[in-house]
Amino acid sequence: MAITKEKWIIMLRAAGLKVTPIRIHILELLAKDHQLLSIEGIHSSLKKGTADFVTVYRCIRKFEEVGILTSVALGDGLIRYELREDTHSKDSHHHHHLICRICKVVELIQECTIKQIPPWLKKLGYSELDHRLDFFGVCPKCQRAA
Amino acid sequence: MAITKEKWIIMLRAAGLKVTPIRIHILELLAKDHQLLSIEGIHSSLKKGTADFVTVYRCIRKFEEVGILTSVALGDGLIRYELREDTHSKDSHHHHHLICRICKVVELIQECTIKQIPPWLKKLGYSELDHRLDFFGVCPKCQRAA
DNA sequence: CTATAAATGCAATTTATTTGCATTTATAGA
DNA sequence: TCTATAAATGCAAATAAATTGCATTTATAG
Repeated sequence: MAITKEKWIIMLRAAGLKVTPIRIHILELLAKDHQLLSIEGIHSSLKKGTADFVTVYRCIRKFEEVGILTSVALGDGLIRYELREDTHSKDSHHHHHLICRICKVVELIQECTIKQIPPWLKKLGYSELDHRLDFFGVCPKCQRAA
Repeated sequence: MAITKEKWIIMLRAAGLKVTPIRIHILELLAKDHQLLSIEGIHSSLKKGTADFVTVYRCIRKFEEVGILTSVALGDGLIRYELREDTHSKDSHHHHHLICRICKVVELIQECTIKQIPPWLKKLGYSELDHRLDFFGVCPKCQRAA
């Protein structure tokens, strides 16, 4: 645990942000099983009274600004957040998702089919390239329920 | 124009929805350049007074429910919508995006590197499979501005 | 043409997000 | 270790976003 905590501290410092208990908690929460969480989900998962709703909003906004987090929409009107893992570096936990359109369950997919930046993409002159690949479908459980 | 309008009518009917002028307008709007639009963007792009805000909300929700639309988060807290194109059928306008993290400009990418459903994905038993692949980066313009 | 279920607009409500400000906390430098 | 200061936090209040109820209109099956 302490070893990963160290990681968050380095990450926050690198982003020019102060290291606070709340921020560490939020990052630990998101790192756990690479969860996708909404603001509401983050707030309620923190131990009761740990952080004000406003503070969660502000932390998330800041994290997203500096690129620690990315956001996803799963089609229920909520924005969810997850830790951003560098897609084109070897030692990251970069992964994809398989998401059930009905129940929103998320399965992690470790295999990445896009190992390198495609040449046609390089030509466009964008920097700090990254990608996100998600599969959507209806999970076996929801198929049976239908 | 009439020829594409026909397409929306078929699409709405297939989804069990009534065909109304507002719905056609919204679909035409989203089809134009395969735009990504927020609720606010959709409402303001419709000719003034064409539709109430509430109606836009209700249409979008319905469209998403029946799978006509999908939603995307670009990291500014807004949810944007686009027409859903079947990824694994030949005659769709399926495409990917290259999105600037700073200014949110969206470039369409016609090439799809994921031509078929990967075998390991098939094994998981999900139906109605689909995928979404987006690249993120900083566009040349924003690089110069930085 | 008519009946009916769905869609729409408007007003009002509820929920989500942001802002202002006083207080606390992290951290760079003495 | 202590201190100054800039950032982070909590609370109250304000603003904005999304939903609901209901009366009215509209699309469509028969």
